[in-house]
Amino acid sequence: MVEATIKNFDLKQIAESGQIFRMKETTFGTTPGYFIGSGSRSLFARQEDGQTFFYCTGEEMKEYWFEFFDLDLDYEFIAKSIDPEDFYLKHAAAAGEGIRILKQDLFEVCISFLISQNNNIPRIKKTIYYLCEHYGREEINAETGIRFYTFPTPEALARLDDTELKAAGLGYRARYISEFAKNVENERINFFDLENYYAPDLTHRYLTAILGIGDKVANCIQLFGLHQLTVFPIDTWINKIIDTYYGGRFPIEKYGLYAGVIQQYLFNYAVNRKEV
DNA sequence: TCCCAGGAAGGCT
DNA sequence: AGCCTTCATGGG
Repeated sequence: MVEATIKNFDLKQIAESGQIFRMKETTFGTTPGYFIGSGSRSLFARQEDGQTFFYCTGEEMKEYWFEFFDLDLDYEFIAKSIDPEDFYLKHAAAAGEGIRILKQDLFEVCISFLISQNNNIPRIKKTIYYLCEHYGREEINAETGIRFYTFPTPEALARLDDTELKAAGLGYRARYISEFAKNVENERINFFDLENYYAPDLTHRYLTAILGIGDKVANCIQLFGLHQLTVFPIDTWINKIIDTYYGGRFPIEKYGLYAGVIQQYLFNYAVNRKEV
């Protein structure tokens, strides 16, 4: 168990912010909290009276979850850098206080956002859990005994036949998932280079060359899987906001290093408050 | 029944 | 470089 006092960190906000699809409200015994699946890992966490409790060892916290939750970045500084005359964004950031940009498992993020295209969040979640339950491994979280399914490996997804892909409800995206998994398995898609060497612009070109990945999905992979906070994914919701409140163009240049964080505040505000 | 959802591919101009 | 249509699926 790791206990900490963390400012600008809210599990509920993160769970509902639309960037992660396998984080759900649940209980450990009678204790309410959130259970997260990330690749083959899992974690139960909860907050009470300003304290955060991570149900894992200090070792696991240091080697994975600390970075996963982006606990080293000062989000208050980012909020303060918002143009004081941009009232819409100020409201969005205030409403999204506690959101962090997670650094999730890269393969899971890629598959998840391939599924996300022309799709809605509840159905994306349903499809991803389906894949885990059918093609992941059943495991038991060490700290809590909670049963869960790991995210399928590239090999497992590469093996699916047409009938299985059809049953998963992937629709026309089935081919993208299948091709992607095969190309990760045979290392034509090189995750090591993506995670260690490429600057954002090269990463973007690399990703958009892959079947099924366009500008928006690439940006989401960069933001949520590679923690490149300079990117600004534009989906249907963000588009509506930009049209309605920013005259067709968002001043991304004002938020250079943290544009992705700003984008997440806007997205969260639109989706959860339906204020667009 | 039509419209929409964290879009992208392929074809056309 | 931009526009247009099509692509499965399920929920409102």
